[in-house]
Amino acid sequence: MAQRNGGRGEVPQRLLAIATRLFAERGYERTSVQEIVDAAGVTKGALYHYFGSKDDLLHEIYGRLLRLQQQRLDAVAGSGAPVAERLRAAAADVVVSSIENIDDATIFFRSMHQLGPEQLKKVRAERRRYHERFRALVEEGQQAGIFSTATPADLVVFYHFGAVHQLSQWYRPEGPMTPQEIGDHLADLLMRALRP
Amino acid sequence: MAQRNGGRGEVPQRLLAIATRLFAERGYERTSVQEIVDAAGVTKGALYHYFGSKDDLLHEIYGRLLRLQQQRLDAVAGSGAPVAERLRAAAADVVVSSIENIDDATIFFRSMHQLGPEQLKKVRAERRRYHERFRALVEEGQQAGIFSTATPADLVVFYHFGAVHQLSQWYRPEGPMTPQEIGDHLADLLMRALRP
DNA sequence: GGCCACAGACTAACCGGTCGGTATGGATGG
DNA sequence: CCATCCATACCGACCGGTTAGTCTGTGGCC
Repeated sequence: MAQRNGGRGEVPQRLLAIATRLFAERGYERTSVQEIVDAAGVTKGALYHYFGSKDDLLHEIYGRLLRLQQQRLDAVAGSGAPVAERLRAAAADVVVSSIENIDDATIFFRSMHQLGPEQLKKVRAERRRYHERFRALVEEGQQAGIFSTATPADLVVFYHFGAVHQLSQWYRPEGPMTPQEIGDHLADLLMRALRP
Repeated sequence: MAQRNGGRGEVPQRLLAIATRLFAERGYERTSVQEIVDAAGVTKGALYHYFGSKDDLLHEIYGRLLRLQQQRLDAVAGSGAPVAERLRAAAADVVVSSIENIDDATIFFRSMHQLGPEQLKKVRAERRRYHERFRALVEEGQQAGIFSTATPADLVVFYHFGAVHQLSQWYRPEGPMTPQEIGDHLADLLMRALRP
């Protein structure tokens, strides 16, 4: 039976950290439970003591990233700043936080379709909430006449998130730009595209 | 032993078409060779008569999409039109052709990391050529003073391709827009972002 | 007769998950 | 202060099922 674990305990945390690294490196399906427990220096008994299934590990990783990004978006979008500033900050922040958790992000966008139906539903629902929160910013600016209405807000959001979701395909830590610089540039592209 | 097959013969073509559909629906790792041959109405003997391995199927699908898009980009980029028109056409075309071959595109961007090292290298090299061809258009416009130089051309290309690569995550054929309309909108966003 | 295009049974490896057992340490009670 | 007890944490052998890939056979066409 799966036990509650809120990140408590050293072993489950180590298992999760190692699983994250291995999933990001080799992919979910190509990483066996045996490899995870070997790398963590425990056995399968330990893993199944803390997690209900291999899918649970994935779900745990997803939850971590979703909670973090939703929280950061809430903070940025809820400030009293003008909408253009809020959108720019949110657009840059989602890039930075995706880079800072690049392993989580890699797994997320590569392996989401591996989840079971009910877990997939939950993840998609949370993802949609995030999308809608972001889209509301765009629409607010459009209605205020600050942003162009040439493109539907939905498409604008997909356009920006597309780049974010693909970050792990081309971002290299040893590259010349810092995460913040990349975030600023991509946010700048978005704001430029929205100029009336 | 793997035979040469350039799409010739009815059976190998059917196998490839069915494999494409199944890989797009359920993912590469979750689709067994047995399921493919069952759906095609043949047996494993036939599959391994034409293809060297399961990975070969993937590689074949990749090659098909890469060749098609490279060819279409060459046609668009090589016209004598002004650079802004060429870039807009290329940006819209890559969206349209990705939607028209949405199964190939889905598999491509979801399962690329499943390829063996040497095949991955080949695919990446072709992909880079495509990226560079596209980037050259952006740089040409920047040097001509038509496009903003605020953002490095590389980032601009990644930004646009990010959206393209994620198309399969949100594109629905039953949606209100035609592929061409979506392509026009996304190309428009790119061109707007590049205004000086 | 021989070769091409498959059939289909087979194998060896591996996989996620289970289960009975054990070590440890803190609480309890005498 | 010690004996008992029990929950928690973890071990590791094991299982049923699945997988990619192989190999021998065979029917039909040249």
